[in-house]
Amino acid sequence: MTLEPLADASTAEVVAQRIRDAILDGNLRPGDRLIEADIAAELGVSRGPVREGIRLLAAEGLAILRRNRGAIVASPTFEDVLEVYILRKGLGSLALQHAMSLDAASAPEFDDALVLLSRLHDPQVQADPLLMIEADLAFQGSLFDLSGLERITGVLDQTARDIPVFVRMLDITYDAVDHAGLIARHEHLVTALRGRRRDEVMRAWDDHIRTTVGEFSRGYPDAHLEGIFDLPLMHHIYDRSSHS
Amino acid sequence: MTLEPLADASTAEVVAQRIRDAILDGNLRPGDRLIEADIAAELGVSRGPVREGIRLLAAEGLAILRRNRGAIVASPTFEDVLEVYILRKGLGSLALQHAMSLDAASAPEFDDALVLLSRLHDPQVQADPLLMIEADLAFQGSLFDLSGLERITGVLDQTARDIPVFVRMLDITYDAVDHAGLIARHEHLVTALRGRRRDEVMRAWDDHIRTTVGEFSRGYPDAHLEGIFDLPLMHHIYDRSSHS
DNA sequence: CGATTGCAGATTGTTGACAATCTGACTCCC
DNA sequence: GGGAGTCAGATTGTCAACAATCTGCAATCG
Repeated sequence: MTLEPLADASTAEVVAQRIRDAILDGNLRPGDRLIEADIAAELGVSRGPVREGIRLLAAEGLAILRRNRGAIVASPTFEDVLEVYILRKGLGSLALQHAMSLDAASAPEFDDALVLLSRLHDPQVQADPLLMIEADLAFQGSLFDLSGLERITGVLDQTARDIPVFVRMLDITYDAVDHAGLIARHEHLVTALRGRRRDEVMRAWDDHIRTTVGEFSRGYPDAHLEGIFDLPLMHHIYDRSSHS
Repeated sequence: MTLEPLADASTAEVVAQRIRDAILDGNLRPGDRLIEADIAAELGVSRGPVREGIRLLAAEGLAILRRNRGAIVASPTFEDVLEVYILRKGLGSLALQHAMSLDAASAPEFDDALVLLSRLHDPQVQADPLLMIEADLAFQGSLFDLSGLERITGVLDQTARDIPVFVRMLDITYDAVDHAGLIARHEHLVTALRGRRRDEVMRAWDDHIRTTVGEFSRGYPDAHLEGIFDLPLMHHIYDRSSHS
């Protein structure tokens, strides 16, 4: 018998999620003030947990905190999105490399990734661009988890929470996304991981980042993309299959 | 008349720093419980700010939080230190690359870095290994700041706060460190940055990480270092001197 | 009339009290 | 003797009231 732990989120986390949802629904816009007392009254809790929840959002970069002057919803720019993707490209390649050196495709957790990948086929998911993004990021996260590098996956998780919100705030058009292409790229990544073909994995990851950023950039024709993602991936070597 | 802003840290931040100091002084050891009420009484504040301070430490990985069961001081392993350095190697190379593409050595902030570098010559700093580490990390941080990539420098800052504490917790011997060599490496890095010689900067950064990890590893002869830091740096390209 | 000062309202920061939860020991029963 | 049930103590989670701080506007002064 194996049961999931209740894993009931703390009140502060629920508050944070509600605020995130409000942003996703468009009820909260960049620059809006987050007044503890008002939010507390609306959610039917006291200011303590609300305060804590706002701090969580601030740590993610979704809220801006100014001492004694309260919090406001962040106003991300498209450059912020680019920075997040620079981060994901760099840390993602590290995590995938490390995962391969552990022969991650043989780990039982690899199945979790496959399950999450299959979710991308669900027509209901494909119908909603935000659901699609979240499913996509969840799949990628499950691959990173195979590395066992908790600090690095922690940072990646944070960026994954940010992306849907940023997409919403910046009105990035993600509707015309090529679902079939996305799934094909990810299946390619999985195959390459299984075969521990490092260069192929790195190329697939690079390809995915470039394609995604490219799709996001359509509505931002003046974005300076040149060169930013042309950094070579962190590949090669890292072999010697050590690591107890 | 120019006055420094009071820049008085929030109570929660002061609490967090006091706890960090207590760890550095050896008064708090890995696994010790962080009981809100006790700490509040000792510092003469109420539980609210203490709670907030402990959350800050937990976000850094210095404290472990368990729902309804309080926080304990983290018990980092040498592998955690290695992961932090993997992170710093990867993100540091990104930040330095980006800084160079902005011609950072011409920025007025470059002088701040030089001032921080000069602190490493101070005999008083050199006398205390922990001061030396902190001065070293502060200098590196000032270089990263030149990139203007706030998310990435934020993560780097977090690792910089962790390192002195980890060094203390793991009883890493940092006494026999080669001060002259460290300064020489950093001056080399500065010169290469001035000349915007990308490959040389990347090599210098790589060299610094390897040397530091090598020095740390002396007390951990069975650490699996092979291959981990042999990832190529994120160099090449990233040119085209674009970026507004 | 422009700049400074003082003030009222709004909001955050802090506090101490209360409620909910967890831990560990003890008892009881089979 | 081992396991379930019970309970007290310790500790965290939550709350509402109070204190400190900030903002913007109006009054004041030169």
